[in-house]
Amino acid sequence: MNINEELKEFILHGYRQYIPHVSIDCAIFGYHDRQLKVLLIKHKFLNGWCLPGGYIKRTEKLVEAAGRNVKERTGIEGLFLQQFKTFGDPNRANTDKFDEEKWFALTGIRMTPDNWLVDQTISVGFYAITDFSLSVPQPGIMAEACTWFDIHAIPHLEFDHDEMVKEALHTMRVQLYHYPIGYNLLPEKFTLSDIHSLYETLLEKKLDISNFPKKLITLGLLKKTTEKRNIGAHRSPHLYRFDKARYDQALSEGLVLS
Amino acid sequence: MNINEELKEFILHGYRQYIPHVSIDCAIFGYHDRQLKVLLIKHKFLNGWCLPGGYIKRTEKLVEAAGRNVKERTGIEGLFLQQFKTFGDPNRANTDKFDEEKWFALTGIRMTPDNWLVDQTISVGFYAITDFSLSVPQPGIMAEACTWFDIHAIPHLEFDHDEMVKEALHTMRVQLYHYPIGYNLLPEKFTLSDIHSLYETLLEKKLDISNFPKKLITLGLLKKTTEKRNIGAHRSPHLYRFDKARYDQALSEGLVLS
DNA sequence: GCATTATTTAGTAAATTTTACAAAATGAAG
DNA sequence: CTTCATTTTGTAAAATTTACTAAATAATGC
Repeated sequence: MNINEELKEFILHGYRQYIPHVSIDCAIFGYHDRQLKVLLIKHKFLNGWCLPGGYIKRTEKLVEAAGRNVKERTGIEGLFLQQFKTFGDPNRANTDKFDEEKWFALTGIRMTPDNWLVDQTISVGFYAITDFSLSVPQPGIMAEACTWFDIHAIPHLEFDHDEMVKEALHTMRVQLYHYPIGYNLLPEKFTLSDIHSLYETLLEKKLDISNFPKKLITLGLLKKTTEKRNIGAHRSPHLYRFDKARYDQALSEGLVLS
Repeated sequence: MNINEELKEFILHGYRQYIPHVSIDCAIFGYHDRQLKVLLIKHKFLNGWCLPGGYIKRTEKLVEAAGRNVKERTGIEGLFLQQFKTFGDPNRANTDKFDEEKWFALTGIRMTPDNWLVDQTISVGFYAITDFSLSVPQPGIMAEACTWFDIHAIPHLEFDHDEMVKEALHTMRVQLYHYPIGYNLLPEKFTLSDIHSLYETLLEKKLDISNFPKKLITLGLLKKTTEKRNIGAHRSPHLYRFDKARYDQALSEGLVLS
């Protein structure tokens, strides 16, 4: 089956493999060099941007469907993925940007009202965080673009995806205070400055340069290694690593950062 | 259309009015007199207990579907309803308790594999809290029982509802620390003792009798009224009420109880 | 009336945590 | 071997939490 055949099969009979009426959407936040971005895609048949997402295979758990989507768009596997909210307002899919001609040009199929893709869909929102410099954004066959947007320069999004981004960002920031985040975002060994600027970037908030790392160390989350990093004409900072046992415990039990 | 006709219509053509493959389930917590309970139902055709739930009308928002279910089972409207998680594991609906003969006796319809009710379903979990003494549990036509169970004496539940209750309880307790709860659970005017024991019951945890109310007052959440309640041979406690503006602000912005 | 009593409130001191800031340590560069 | 930017430790003040004491109070029973 070539790609075109596969696409036709999906459009006409996708409901055999995927659950109709339910999708997942992913707000993938990208961090690098004190910048915070979000990954958006532009479908070939929709004249507007939206969050990457897709249907759920009948054999998949929700988070696995989200992980598959994240991997397809970024090439990255094993990210911290968190369900944040499910969206189901009756009018959430309203868009005037669907271009029937572009759809036909792409698929060779006229969309009919009885097609399984047309009906009302509830969507489960997940967010993820990654280092965007490690990603290789892939539009895939349905999209013409897949791009990182600065968090402050997000265009108006299709469907209810504006609200999704807002909710995802809110949940992510609340959870930053209650769960350790960084295991997938920082190299195995990193400096206190690295993790400090990671949190400052994600929260868009100043955190005391002296007290913040102290807190992490007091909580037992970080362990000092014997190595140092040479950063030029200054004092070389120690390298730290997460105490995995303590980190996982904090993930399941929660903690309180201030 | 009589009730039986309506039921048949639902089974055979419900997908016209309801969205297939998606449902909501409600963990309705009941509080009264320092007891914490949860409302369970026993379907006529399932030999086990489970959470009340149902399908979503095509015209409804998710929370409206949950509210409709809560009202149908308890008679109470306008409860604080909170989405806590969506469940979609492929094997979540596994049960050996479905009794085909009881189903046929109830509905007069043989369940066929192509029926819209049979296929895999994703369920959006909501929790609610109410004063169970104000409720009038209604089994409805599908269930033979609808009963409050003490939180420590919950039977094993069908499907993945054991996990749902656990998650709902966890979310409820986390949110108790971050949002004010009580507006729907206490009469308009109540004593500091009332709200103190409400929180102790929901959290199953001792809260200092002197410091806890002080915190609520300091946060501006409570306002003292001029009235007092006569409780017998003791000092009469003042009646308080929520400062609605401050309460709503705390609901949207969050707060921190310790 | 008036002492008794159980409970509600207010008060406060100690303990702890957070915050803000100062100063010392460090290591490369000139 | 001094300078410098940055990391790291130290610490004092401020704020909050916690634990406990004591005062206020209102009905009751004598």
